[in-house]
Amino acid sequence: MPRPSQTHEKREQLLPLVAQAFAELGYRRATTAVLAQRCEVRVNILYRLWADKKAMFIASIDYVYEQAVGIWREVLAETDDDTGGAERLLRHEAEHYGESGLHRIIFAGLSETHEPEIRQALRDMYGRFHRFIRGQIADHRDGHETTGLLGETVAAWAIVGLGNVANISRELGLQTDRGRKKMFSQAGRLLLDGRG
Amino acid sequence: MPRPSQTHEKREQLLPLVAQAFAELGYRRATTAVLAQRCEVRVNILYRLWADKKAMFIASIDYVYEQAVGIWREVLAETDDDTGGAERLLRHEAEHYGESGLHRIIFAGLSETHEPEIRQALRDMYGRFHRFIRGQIADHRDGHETTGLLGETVAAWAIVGLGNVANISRELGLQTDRGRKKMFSQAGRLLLDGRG
DNA sequence: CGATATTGTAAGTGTTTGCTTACGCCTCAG
DNA sequence: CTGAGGCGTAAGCAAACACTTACAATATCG
Repeated sequence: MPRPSQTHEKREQLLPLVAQAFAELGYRRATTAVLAQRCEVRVNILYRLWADKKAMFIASIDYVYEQAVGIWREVLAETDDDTGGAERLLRHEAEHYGESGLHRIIFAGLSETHEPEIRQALRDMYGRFHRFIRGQIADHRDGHETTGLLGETVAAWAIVGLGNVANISRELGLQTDRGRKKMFSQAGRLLLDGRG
Repeated sequence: MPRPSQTHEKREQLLPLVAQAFAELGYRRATTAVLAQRCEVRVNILYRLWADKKAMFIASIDYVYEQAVGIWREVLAETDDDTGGAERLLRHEAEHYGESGLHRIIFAGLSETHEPEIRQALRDMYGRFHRFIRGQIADHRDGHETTGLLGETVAAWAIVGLGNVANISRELGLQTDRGRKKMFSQAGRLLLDGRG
């Protein structure tokens, strides 16, 4: 009998490194050679774990999203009677924005590939992302007066937009860290419950 | 004496086609071969007009931005006593969002290249973009009560964010046209003057 | 005309990149 | 032990790409 395959474990071991490379470099610049180098293996080993580069990227999309959501759930789990979960999330993003690499991978997938499968993966992930935020807004508003407020769906999209612009401005150095924090907290608050 | 060079005219003639190709396809997919084909010339003719592909892209960034601003100025120039300029702009974008290709070219430049010169061009352009919107917000609020409203800088970034998310959702088919229109008008209005 | 620079056409070059093949070593159940 | 499969290493292929070179045709203006 042959030795048992460790494909699954190896995949789990290398995926964080692969995802990190895609988030940092984008799709094209993360060449298979670079991916392999970062994983400290040879290219063809990656090809034994995934069918092609496209599959590596799709796995990375899911991985990065799950990582981000994991952190958000931790923030939500912190017991804090003063501030609600949604507010804590906003504050957390204002401080740690961009660290997950989520938006970088979205941008890369959107503009560097036109592969139907990648677009579908992005669509799915973005849908979950939006649903998560909308759920937080709903929880936040639960029991409060909501007349005159933005609909939850609209508010969730607008908050995702804040994240996008924060990402771009960070990458280009358009805002100071202070400015970006201010934008997140003030505009986020306004969208969340109508208070400037 | 030789015949006079028509380089300048030719550049102006081909730039719209080149920019259109970059906006549609992104940076890499708009290969020099494709660009030439769309211009109905041979590749090396493009290289007589611009030093390299990078220069073609930078010229396209400026061109697309100028085109977009030109349209916005037309919208602003329409005499309409009922609604202010900023409101008309928001409504216009809600209807015609994405047609200019501005955001597509920004995304392409951001995630497909790491060239310092391209990033600088994007930085400059984004700065002008933000300044333009901030100016419109200032005009809109001029003479009105502004206590309790978002600062102009923050509001302008948040509105740019609306544009970003509208672009992504359009590209992935995440929102209906109706939903996107609603998002633009409602969230835009809220950011503009605090009214839901 | 005629000298001269511009324009159009065509073929090619060197590099990068995704992906494959070939092959020998190692591991572990029977 | 043994041998069937997993594993690591290395070399290389075909395609795509940005960019170049060579050259003939053409238009301008003294």
